[in-house]
Amino acid sequence: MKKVRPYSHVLDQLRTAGLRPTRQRLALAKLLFEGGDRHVTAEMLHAEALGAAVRVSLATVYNTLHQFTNAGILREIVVDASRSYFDTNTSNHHHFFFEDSGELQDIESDLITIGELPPPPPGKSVKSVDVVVRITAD
Amino acid sequence: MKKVRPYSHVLDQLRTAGLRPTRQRLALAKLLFEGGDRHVTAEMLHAEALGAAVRVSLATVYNTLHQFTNAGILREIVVDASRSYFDTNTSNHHHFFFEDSGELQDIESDLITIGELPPPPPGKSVKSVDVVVRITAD
DNA sequence: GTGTTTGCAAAGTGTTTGCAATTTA
DNA sequence: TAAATTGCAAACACTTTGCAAACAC
Repeated sequence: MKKVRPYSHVLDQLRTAGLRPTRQRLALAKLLFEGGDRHVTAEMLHAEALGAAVRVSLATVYNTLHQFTNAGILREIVVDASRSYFDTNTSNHHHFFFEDSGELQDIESDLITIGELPPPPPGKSVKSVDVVVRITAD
Repeated sequence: MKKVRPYSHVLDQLRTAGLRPTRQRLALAKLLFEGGDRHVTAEMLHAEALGAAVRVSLATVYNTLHQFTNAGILREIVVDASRSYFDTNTSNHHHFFFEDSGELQDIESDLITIGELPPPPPGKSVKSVDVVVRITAD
C-alpha cells in the first residue's frame, strides 16, 4: 500500500530542516510529492515546473533537490554515470533500471534478500546497500 | 583463489575483439592486468601510464577503456554520479564503495544472496544485478 | 598502400558557484 | 532590516568528438 504524503507534512519537514517555505520550494515539493512515488532528474523536474507555469531556475532545482535530500525527504539514486536521479520514496527498497529509456522502477525491499555481509573496517559503517537490476532489450 | 591473467591472454583477447595490439593498448592492458584485480578511473589510469613513461593521451585512455569493456575484458561500475570506474574483474561479484576515499573493493559473489526477483517485462531481460554497499565514516 | 588508431584541442553534458537582486521572517 | 534564497551566467569536471598525423598489417 502506498502512503500519500499530505502537503502539510512537507511544510513541516521543510520547517524542521530549517528550510524556508519559499514559493519555489513549495511548488517543487508539490510536484514531487503529490504524484505518488517518483524518480526524477533535475532537468526533468525543471521542465515539469516550467510546464506547470512555475518560474524556477535550473540552479534552484539542483539546490532544492540537494536540500531535500539532506533533509531526508528525497533519496539520491546512482544508476547512470551521467545523471543524478532522485527518488521520492526514501524507504528501504531497490531499483530496476531500464537502460534503454533511462527509467527507474522501485523493487519492494522484501523481494530481495541480502545475506551476510562482510563487516566494514573499524571506524566505518554501512550507509546503504543499493541493488540495481539493469534491464535491456533482449 | 585469484587467477592471474597471463599477458599473452590479453593479446589474444585484443585480436579476438578485432583490436589491433598497438603500443598504447598493450601498455594499458599491462598496467591493468598485471596487478591483480583493480578498480580504475580514466584519470587514474592516465596518470599511472604517464608515471610509467607510457605516452598516452587521456582521450585514448577513455577510448581504450570503452573498447576493453565492449570486448568483455573490463567491466564498468557505476557508483558515483561524477566518475566512471572500470573493474578488471569481470566475473560476477559486488562492491564496497568507500565514499570518503572514492575507493572500491570487491565483495565475492557468494557473500551476497539475491532472492527471487520480479520478472522483467516481456521483450526485456536482466543484464546484471549490481549491489553496492556504501561505506562512510561513523 | 590502406584502413585503423592516436593525440590534440575543441565541443559537449550535467552540475556547481559567485554575486547582485529579491524575498522571507 | 537582517538573513536566507533566487536567478543568471560563468566556471567546472568529466567525457566525447573531429580531424590530421602516425601507425599496423
